Amino acid sequence: MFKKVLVAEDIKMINEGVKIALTDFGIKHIDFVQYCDDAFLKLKKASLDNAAFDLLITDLNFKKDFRKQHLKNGTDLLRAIQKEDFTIKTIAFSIEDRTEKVKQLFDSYKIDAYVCKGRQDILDLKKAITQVYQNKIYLSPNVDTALNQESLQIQNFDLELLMLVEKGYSHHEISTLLKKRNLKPNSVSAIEKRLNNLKIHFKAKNTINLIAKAKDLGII
Amino acid sequence: MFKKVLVAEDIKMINEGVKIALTDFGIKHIDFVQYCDDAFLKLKKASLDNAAFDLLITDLNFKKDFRKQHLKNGTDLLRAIQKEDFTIKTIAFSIEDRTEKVKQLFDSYKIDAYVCKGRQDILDLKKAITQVYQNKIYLSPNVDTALNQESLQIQNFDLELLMLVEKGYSHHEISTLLKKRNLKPNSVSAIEKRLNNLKIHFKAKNTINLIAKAKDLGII
DNA sequence: TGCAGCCTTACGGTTTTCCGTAATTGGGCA
DNA sequence: TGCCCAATTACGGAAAACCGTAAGGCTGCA
Repeated sequence: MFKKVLVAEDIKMINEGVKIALTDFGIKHIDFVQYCDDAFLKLKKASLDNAAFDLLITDLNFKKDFRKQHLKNGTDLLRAIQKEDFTIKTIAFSIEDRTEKVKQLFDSYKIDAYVCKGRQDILDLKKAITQVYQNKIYLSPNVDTALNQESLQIQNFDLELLMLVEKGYSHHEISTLLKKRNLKPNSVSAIEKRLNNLKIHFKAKNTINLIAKAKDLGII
Repeated sequence: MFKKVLVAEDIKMINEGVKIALTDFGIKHIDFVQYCDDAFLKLKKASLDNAAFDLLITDLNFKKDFRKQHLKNGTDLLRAIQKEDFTIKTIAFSIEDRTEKVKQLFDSYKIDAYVCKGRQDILDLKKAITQVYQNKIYLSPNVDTALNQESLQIQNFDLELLMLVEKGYSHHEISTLLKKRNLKPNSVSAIEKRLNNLKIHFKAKNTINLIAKAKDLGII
C-alpha cells in the first residue's frame, strides 16, 4: 500500500474524513496542507530529499484568503506537478461533478482517479486508493461516463486561449502574449480559427456565449 | 449545552468533522441526515413526540440524485422550518461566502449562526454553537461584514441585460427583444451605456471580461 | 526529390462593437 | 405654457471581431 500520502484540502472538516479513510489502510505517513503552494513545495522538497510522496489527494477548489497564492486551485497544482515529471499518483477529490471538467483532468493532467465529494465519498475514496495502487484508474459512479463520452479533445492550448479571452484580452493582444511566451500557434488567424472551432463544439452564438458556457461547464 | 442535535449534510466526509466538533461538547444525541426532506420529517416527528431537537446544523447545497426531493436545499429547509414555528436554533454551514446570500439567510430565515466551511471551520462551528447556546448570533470571520455592509444596487434591468449578453445576443437583437417585451430603455445606445457603466463598476476590460466577472461573483 | 495533406499565417472585406457627440423625449416646476 | 434637467435615443467614425480565401511551411511518403 502507499507509504507516504499528501492531502491538499482547505476544508478542515473534510480532512477529518480523509484521515479516517487513509488510516483504515494503515497508512501512517499522511501530510495535510491547506494551500496549493504548500503542497507543491512539500512535494518538491520530498523529491529532492529522496523521500518522495507516492500519492497526492487534492481538492480542486481552494478558498482565497489573505495569503496570496501562486497556485490558486487544484488544477493549477496538478498542472505544476505534471511539468515537474514527478512519478506520484494523483487523485482529484472535489464536489465538482461536471463530466467535461472530469474528462479534462484525465486528458490534460493525467490524474489517476476522480472522487466526488458526496453521500458515498469515504467509500469511493477507499475504492479509488485501492484501484490506483494497482495502477488502474478510478471514477466515482456519478461521473463514470466522463471518459466514454466523445468530445473534442480540448487541448491545453485551447484552455490557455479561453482563459486569456476571459480576462478580456483582444485577439491581437493574445497573439503578442503567446509570441512572448514562445507558444505556437500564435497568429491572430490561428486564434480566431481555434475560437471558431470551440464555438462550433460548444454550440456558442459568439465569443461571449462561448466563455459563459466554458465557465458553466467548469473547464475554465 | 444542547441536548439533541440534527445535522443535515450530504457529504459524508464533512459529517465526520461535525461529529468531532459536537462530541467535544459532550453532546450525545446527534442525528445525521443526507436529504432535506428527511431532516424536515425528523424535526416534525420529534416535535409531535414532545422530544424536539434543540439545534439544527444544515448545509445549503445538496447534490441531486435519483431520490426526488421536495426540499431541494438548505434554504428550502430553513424556509419550511420557519413556517412551522419550531423553537429550534439553526446554524447554516456552507462553502458559500458571498455576503449577499449570508445576509439573506439572517434577514429572511432568522438563522442564528452562519459558519463557513474552510480552513477554520471546526473551530468556527464550535464558537457558533457556544454563542448560539447563549442566545447570541454568530458569523464566521470571513463573512462577518455581511450584516453591516449595504450591498451595491444592481438593477433588475442590469441583470436582465447581462443574462441576454451572456446568451450571445447582439446589442441589436437585445434591443429588439426588449422592445417586444415592452421594457424600457431598449435602444442600442442605452444598452451600450448600461454595459459601459457595468464595465466601469466591475473594472472589466471588455464585455467578455464583464460577463466572466459577473459569473464569478454569482450575480448571473 | 517531388508531391500531398495538414497546420499555420497573411490579408481583405463585412459585421459588430465601441465611444463620443448631438438630438430628442418626458417629467417637474415656476 | 415655457423652461430646465436628466434620461433616452440617434448617428457616425474608429476599432475590433468575424469570416472566407489564399499563400506559406512542415512532415510523411513514394
